Amino acid sequence: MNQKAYITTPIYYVNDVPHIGHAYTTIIADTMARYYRLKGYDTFFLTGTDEHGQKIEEAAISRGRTPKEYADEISGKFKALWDEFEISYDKFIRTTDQEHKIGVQKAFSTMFNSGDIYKGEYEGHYCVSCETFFTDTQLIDENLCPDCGKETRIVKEESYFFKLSNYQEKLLKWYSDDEKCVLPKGKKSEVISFVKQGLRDLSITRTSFDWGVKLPDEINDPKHVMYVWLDALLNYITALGYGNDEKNMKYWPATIQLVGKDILRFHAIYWPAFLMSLGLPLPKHIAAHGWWTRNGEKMSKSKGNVVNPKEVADAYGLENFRYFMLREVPFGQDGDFSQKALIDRINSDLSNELGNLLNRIIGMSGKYSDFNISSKDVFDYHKKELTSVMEHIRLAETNLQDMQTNRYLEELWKALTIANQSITVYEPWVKMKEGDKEFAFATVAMVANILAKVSIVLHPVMPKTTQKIAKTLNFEISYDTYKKFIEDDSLLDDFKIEKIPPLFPKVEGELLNSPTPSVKEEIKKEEDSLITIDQFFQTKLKIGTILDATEVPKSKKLLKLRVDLGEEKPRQIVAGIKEFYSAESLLNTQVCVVANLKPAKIMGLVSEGMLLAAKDKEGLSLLRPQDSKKSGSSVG
RNA sequence: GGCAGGGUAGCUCAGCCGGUUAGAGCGCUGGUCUCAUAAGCCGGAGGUCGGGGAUUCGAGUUCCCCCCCUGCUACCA
Repeated sequence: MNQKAYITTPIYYVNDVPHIGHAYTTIIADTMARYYRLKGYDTFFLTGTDEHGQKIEEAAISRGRTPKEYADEISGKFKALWDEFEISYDKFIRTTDQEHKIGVQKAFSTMFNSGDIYKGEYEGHYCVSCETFFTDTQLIDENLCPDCGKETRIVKEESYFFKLSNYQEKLLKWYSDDEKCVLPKGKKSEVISFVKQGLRDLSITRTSFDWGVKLPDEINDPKHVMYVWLDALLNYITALGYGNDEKNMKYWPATIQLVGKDILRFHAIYWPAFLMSLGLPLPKHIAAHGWWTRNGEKMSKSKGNVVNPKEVADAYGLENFRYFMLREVPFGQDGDFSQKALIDRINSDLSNELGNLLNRIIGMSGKYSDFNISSKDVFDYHKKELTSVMEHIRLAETNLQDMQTNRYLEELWKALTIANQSITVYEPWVKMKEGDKEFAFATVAMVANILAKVSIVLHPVMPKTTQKIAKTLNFEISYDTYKKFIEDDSLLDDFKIEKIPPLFPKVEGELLNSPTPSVKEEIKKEEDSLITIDQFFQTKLKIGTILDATEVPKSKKLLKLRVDLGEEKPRQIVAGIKEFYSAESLLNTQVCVVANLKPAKIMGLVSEGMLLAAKDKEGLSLLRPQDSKKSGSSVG
């Protein structure tokens, strides 16, 4: 087989443990990899972890660990989960791997030598005490630091730059020449419009921290480490041996590079630009998927509603969970996880329509023919049904190749519906009574053949379950049987069906404790986050009287307020409350203000404080004293 | 503010170049078979197709205006 496929997931940043989003990306990628293997492609499937950068360095230090120790731990968690999920990766790359670092340096040299990298100066407003650069628009009153309010100065820091600006036209050409280079379409348009606005050269090295890949020796500039994104993106080729033993570079260019929608820009703009600079071909598809919400709400650690993929898989079955994620959501869209939806899918799609179908033919063949099934008359009696089934299967495959996993599964289930319908329409039990055994046997055999074909094409999603179905039908799923039953559309050889217990037992009720699987952890965190009274009083709260309120032009949410806090002059506070309060209604009313907040610049206006307010689904309410208090009264 | 994509049955959505009674799945509901995991199958109810205007013999489908949602982007104070 000459055809090759290369599937990648992003390498996951080790600042967080695996959650459902990681699992989703990885499972889609795994499904695609398994699909290409099934079709006989020489397939390489890559995943791994991204371990460099300032954030990791800091996280490690705060835990009293070295960055490497810390990265080892989290990286290990990812790998362990994927192993437990039986993810069929061919390589698990870590950006701390020696080969990776060598490959990155090699790539840097190549880009440097081709003139795409130059040393320059990053010039900006620098706050010495915060050790941070700010852009013009972040600054307060022209030159004050938005974090600490101190004066900033203009400082130049050395940096190497990548001439991204040179690639603007080439990128646009790629987008327009290759229709499916970025999926889904909607996301592609966003990328194009971003590029059309103009690309700036990219600062690709840092001198402010250490935890990263050093520049190549010949450049001899040890202060610099590479910016994490350059380092990270190159993993897709260093994993194939780029810059080292390049025998696996035969897999390049990638067939599908899966990413979450948040990191699409890096993959659809920077990454192809780097590749062009390296003189390498561009990936066939960059595919961005959406997020998972939980019962309609965004998942977040603070809400404690993060779905732990392992707990779900343990409770409901790994392959059921895989089916659910791929079936429930159109690719690219956000999806909602709820136990109800998952249970519905399992009971309705899997138990009733798939599992039960197998049981139906086990039952009939047992009663009518001592479990013997023969395809010999199937074409004579049921050509029409089989033709229709094959149409659905072909469509299913097309959808899968376009990453439309939900439509792919929908089409397969249409084939199952044909099988279920046929049984009621042709009523084999009636045919048996009438003595038309041949017809009855043919109907049972047709259904067996439909099950065989569907289980093969479903195999990438549910590897083990479909293999069990295949076994009862006396074959094994492989490239050979894919070719025989799908490509060549042959029928099953005569066989004796093997009786097995139901594949998908019904789920009677929720198997995970509400409200969330990780609730215990959250409670612990809350305890950890208790503060002392002294800490509380670090926040100075005061009662203020609103002297003046005006709408901020061109802003949906902002009102500009002048608030008397009993100080020499009133404060200017910009608050996002326009949707809930009109400017007039606020005049001369009192509010509770955080008085010692660092000033911030919001839409070009300095805001010297924050109003306290409570917000829920109904809207937002300002916190106010019950009776009028003197401006500047303290709250506590 | 700019750009893009949306607003169609209770829910999730499909409806291509304008053309007979607007579709699917889920949910709800009535019926029915018995091979099967009380599964399957058949039928039914349910829609001012965001609002208004225009073009047309005819518009969910084209054009204009407005409202609302989502995403990207911006700060032009």
